[in-house]
Amino acid sequence: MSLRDDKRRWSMREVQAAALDLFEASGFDAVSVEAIAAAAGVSAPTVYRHFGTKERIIVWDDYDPGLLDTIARHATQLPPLRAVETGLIEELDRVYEADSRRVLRRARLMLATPALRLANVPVLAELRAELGAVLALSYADLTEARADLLAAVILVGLETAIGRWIGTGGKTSLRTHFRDAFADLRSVILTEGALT
Amino acid sequence: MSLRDDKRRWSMREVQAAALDLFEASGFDAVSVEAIAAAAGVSAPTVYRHFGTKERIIVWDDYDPGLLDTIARHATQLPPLRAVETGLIEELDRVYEADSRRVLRRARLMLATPALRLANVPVLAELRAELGAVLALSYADLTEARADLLAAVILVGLETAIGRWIGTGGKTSLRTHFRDAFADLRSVILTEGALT
DNA sequence: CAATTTGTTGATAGTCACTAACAAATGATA
DNA sequence: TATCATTTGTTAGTGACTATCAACAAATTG
Repeated sequence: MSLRDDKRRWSMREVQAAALDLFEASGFDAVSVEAIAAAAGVSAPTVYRHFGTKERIIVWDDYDPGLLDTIARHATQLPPLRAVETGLIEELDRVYEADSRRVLRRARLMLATPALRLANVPVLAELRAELGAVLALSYADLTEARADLLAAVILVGLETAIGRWIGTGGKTSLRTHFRDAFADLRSVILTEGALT
Repeated sequence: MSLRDDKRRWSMREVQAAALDLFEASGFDAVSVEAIAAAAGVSAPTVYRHFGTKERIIVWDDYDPGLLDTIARHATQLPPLRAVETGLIEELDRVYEADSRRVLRRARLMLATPALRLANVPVLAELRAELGAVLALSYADLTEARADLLAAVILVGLETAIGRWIGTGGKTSLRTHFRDAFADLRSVILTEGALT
């Protein structure tokens, strides 16, 4: 990793930290990018070069994404829902342990701010596509179309779990909410299977 | 319905029609709201008073929303997935018959334009919430949390069907794509049920 | 059918997210 | 060290969106 990349990442963290402070204090709409840039000691165009949009200052993160590998590993031994549930718990617990304060602050702000939730949609869409690909590779009896659909269903569980987690203020462990949300998903699926 | 509301709806249709023409000709980003307003014979602030944002000029529609009632009616006799599938086919076919040209143009443009797809997310989120409420009322064994989850899963089917429909240029009937997407969804669910 | 009240419109001016262009500075490279 | 490639800040711009207010149209009332 070059010095340039280091500086870039360091600067992005600074900007995100400044933005987090300002947004929490005054709300997303009341803070201008100009103000964030000034607080972080850079110019506004630099912020845009790094993040693209005001929303992505918060949505961005640089936790290394071992998630899909972890899921793929579990997928050799477990059925899809279990593999993803286990992988998610493992990987997100790791991220949370590593930087719990920032994770919580970002999640809270995102849940509370419609514009940020919306800006997160493309991120989830990409995760869905990647997860679909992993599932299609891991389970021979899944066509690509069905694997993508299954990935979408699983993401519903993910979003639900995180929503509930933040809903409780992050007090109960993320792990618990994943287990609950996936249990609900499983129950819905089984009931539906019986009925349909 | 008062004269004022009539004028408002008529004006909104004019604006949407003008926007559709311009967007199709030059692309969403290349057309300013000013230009749309001029083409529709109103002022820009009026466009904003009517639609709120540039995106919602296209996302907006005024087809009367009998969808949930229709689904609720079917829900007394069919299991959830079937009830929603049947209701959707019935109702969306009706809308499509009534104004097929505009429906297709709007759908195509929305699928092709990221900003419009994003602006449609809150609309789908509201539909999900309403559908969840209907399901919770219609099926006694569903808790509210699970009904909401089921609604989210069903919306995955909806989005998939519409995506595939537009993907084929709208040649194959919407009906067919709904049947296929819901069949895939059912298959995923049943496989998953067996595996989990 | 006036007279009054209420809601809607266009004109104007402003804020702010975001981009293009260029010159100065700084990290990579030979 | 000398050259090359990137990154930065400055400046100036576009366009989405909002607030204000005066002119106007429509609902309401006597």
